[in-house]
Amino acid sequence: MPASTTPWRRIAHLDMDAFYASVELLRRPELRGQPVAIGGHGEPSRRGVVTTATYEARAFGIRSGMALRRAAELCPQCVFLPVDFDEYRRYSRRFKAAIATVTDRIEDRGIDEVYIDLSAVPGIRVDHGAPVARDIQHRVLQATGLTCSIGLAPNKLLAKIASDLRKPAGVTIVDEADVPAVIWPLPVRRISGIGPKAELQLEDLGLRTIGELAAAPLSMLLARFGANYGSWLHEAANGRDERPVVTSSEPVSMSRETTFERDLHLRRDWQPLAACLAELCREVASDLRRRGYAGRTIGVKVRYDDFRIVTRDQTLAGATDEAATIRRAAFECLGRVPATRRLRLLGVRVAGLTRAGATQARTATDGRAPPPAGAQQPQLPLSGEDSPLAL
DNA sequence: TCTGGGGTCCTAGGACCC
DNA sequence: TCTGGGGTCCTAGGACCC
Repeated sequence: MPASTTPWRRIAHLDMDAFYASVELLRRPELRGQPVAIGGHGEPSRRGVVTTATYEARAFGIRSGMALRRAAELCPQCVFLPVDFDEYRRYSRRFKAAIATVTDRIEDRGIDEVYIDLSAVPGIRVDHGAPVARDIQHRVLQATGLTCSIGLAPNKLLAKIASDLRKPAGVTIVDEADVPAVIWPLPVRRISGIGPKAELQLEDLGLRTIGELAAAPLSMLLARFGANYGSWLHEAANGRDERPVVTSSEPVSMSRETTFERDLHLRRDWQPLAACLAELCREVASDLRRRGYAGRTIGVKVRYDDFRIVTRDQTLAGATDEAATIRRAAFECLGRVPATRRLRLLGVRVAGLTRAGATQARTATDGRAPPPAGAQQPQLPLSGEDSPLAL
């Protein structure tokens, strides 16, 4: 084990400002200045949640994750628009390409944010990176017409918190020395990795701010959260994080799911349910083929009307990207789901992905056939050089 | 008629192997 | 015969993120 003294680093976290809403405003400039919320089908009478709201809409209390109906109650004059992922992906590619003109040390963190490792940029140690950040903001604006906020720090954890401190269009530097004054007063929820459940448990321990968490005895955190999460909480609260910027990764799973307009009964509404499952299987198969993957583990997910989630899955002898094979396995899984309540959501997932290369067997069976050698180690896409144990 | 869709990672128990 | 350990795979659930 090498000692974990990492060299000096300068990490940026770049976050696009109100991304979906800002993209929509490029197409609908007449809506600028008005409260606008993006989500679902763009009709508050139908099921769906707000994904992004303009700053004008946020002033009415509208937040992402809020039911569209509730948002319409808070702000009757709000303009609702449906999500258009294809368009957002186009802009996502554009802003990431603009960043790539500065460095290729970019970690993709979804459609509207990235980490950037600026450690090797000339002069970065002298000026701490603010000029580079302003340059990146300018390039993103030129390429897309959109603004972004950037946090600069010695690691990803602090950079992420920093990017949120001055929005929109801000640049914020947070160094180790700034942690007590700038980070510790913030609520624990600002740490990426502390969600609603952990927040509740911490509150239960009397810990509301990151500073209180940093001062908490490690033994208390270990007892409450276990060795892994407990020690991570302690490190995070003290601003320590050695995770590298990861510039490439392989997908682990692909899935499709849908929420019904009205809840369906597993037996009484079997026809529409079966049709839906078959369609989801076709969509996942088509996603797999388009991106060049096949998977061995097929699963279904249902959400009951009380919001409980149940999953069932099945691992095949070989990887597949065929709709018919996925469908057979998915129906078997659905058959094992208890028909206790109505369903509001149905989903299909394929995991255990391998690149669907030329040698990949297309003849996945659900029988007892030994798995093809190539399908033995789906978890290790980068392990081309290590030979599997002799069969 | 509150509460989307697409992901990742972790945990934990049982099966099975050495 | 009994005890015990490590390691991997499979399955199910859950927290969290964008």
